[in-house]
Amino acid sequence: MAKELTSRSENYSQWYNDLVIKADLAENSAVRGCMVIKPYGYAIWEKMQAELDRMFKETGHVNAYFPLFIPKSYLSREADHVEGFAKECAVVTHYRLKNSPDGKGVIVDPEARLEEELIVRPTSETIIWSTYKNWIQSYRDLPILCNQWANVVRWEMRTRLFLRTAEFLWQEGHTAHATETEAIEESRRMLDVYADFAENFMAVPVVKGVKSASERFAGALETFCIEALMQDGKALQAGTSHFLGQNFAKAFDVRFATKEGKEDFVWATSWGVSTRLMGALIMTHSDDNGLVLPPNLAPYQVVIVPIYKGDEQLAQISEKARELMARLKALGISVKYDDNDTKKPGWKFAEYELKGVPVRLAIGARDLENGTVEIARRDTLAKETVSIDGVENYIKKLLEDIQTTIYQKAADYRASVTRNIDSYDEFKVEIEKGGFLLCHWDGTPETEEKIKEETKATIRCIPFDGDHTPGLCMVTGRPSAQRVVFARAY
RNA sequence: CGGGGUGUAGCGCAGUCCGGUUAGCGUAUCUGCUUUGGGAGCAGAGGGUCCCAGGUUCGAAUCCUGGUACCCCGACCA
Repeated sequence: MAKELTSRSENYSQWYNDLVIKADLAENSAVRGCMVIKPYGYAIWEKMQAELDRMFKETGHVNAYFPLFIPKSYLSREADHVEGFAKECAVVTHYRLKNSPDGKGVIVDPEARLEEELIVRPTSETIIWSTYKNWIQSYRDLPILCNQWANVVRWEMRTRLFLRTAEFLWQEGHTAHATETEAIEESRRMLDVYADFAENFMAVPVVKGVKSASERFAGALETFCIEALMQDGKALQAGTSHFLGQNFAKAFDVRFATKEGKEDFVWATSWGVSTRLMGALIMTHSDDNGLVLPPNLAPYQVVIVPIYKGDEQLAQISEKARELMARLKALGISVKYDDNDTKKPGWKFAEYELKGVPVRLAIGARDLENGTVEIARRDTLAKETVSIDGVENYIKKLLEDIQTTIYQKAADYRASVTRNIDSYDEFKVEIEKGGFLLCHWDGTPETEEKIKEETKATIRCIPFDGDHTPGLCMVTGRPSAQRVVFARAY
């Protein structure tokens, strides 16, 4: 076995890491904490990008691009914001190198120190709001609904492929509005877009909600989020949408003339999802045989493997395969025909399972004779042999079925590990088992902190949906408006 | 920054304690033949500054000193 994976149940972290590398998604780079996204991994990311971009445009947004470097003084304009990011910033201090006096290599030219250091963006609120100041004078200039696809850098101490890397790819939407109501609506709308994408494209069920004050984005008034649950029972924040109030408008002095002829500060939102979604996708569906990709995001949905002896037979099979490919493509199904002669069929079967291709077709001599094709679905690994005539319609339905089946499987798992917990003693026992624990909380940061200290569990969100019955805090016994979602998180 | 560990072929490792043939195994690669419905078999081949520098010794992957890189656990992670 060339590419044996560790088992999921044995060591989940190692299984995840092995899988990312062996399925050719990504690898660690020579630069500490940075990641190389390999072509297959990038192809999945591109599918995600394409769908998200379409959804952003359908909700009235446009793309733009802002600078990688942020003057240090910009970052410090908003007090909470700089405090939140200061500890993980990469800083540019010089703009030139020169030959080393000892003749070995180059050194940073001490003469070339920048007057003001530049921060490599950890997020772009500050550079964008300094720009928006020039774009906005009147209510007629609003709203501004911009999105940017970019890379950002956060100098994390410890990193993990896709889940937390020093540099990552993402999109960040930054909008400016004339009223508070409109801005809140926008941030909620984009959260809905994220949830829609997660559930209908990634097949990852998510909980929508609002963050507690201590988990809130640095500089935001409210942070809305979608929280997913991984197969090892740990939570993963999959996307966030922030209502920024007038904080950044005030910090960058962005005022506008209202319809009523008065002057007011602009209301803002920002929202983002990153390559971390790749981690969510992998950790939600994959099994010990490798990736399981949802048909809606698979770089190719179907792979055809010929099984043959000799060139003549291959030619006959290839003809059948190409006919079938044309019919599949006509239905909008992406398909790869793997007639690579240097790998054996068994090797290809294992390889495409590792890579998560939703449907695999095999055509051999037997099928030529009987007019059939063998269909194997990745999610259940079930195989069946059916007539090749009209099989394209069957496959189209099968792909839809796989999409809903893997969503349902993930949703069932989540339901099985989500439970109400009412006593803190019970909580301490249950948190070790993983999953979402729905508990009453008195709403104070102190209680939240105590729970985090003692159990490593955090409030993932205060959910919008579900049970809103009031109760008593499991720790302090004080009143609680509704249950909140606790979990250990990535 | 604190604690622990590891640097030997593209990758994964053994050998180091107790110095001694030509440094070995798995896998990958290349060649040939046979194979092809679940990661093929056999035969052969190529591939090494044993992390770096210095020291001890007749002799160092192995012992000593210094350096360095990476990994894990913590601190950090809107």
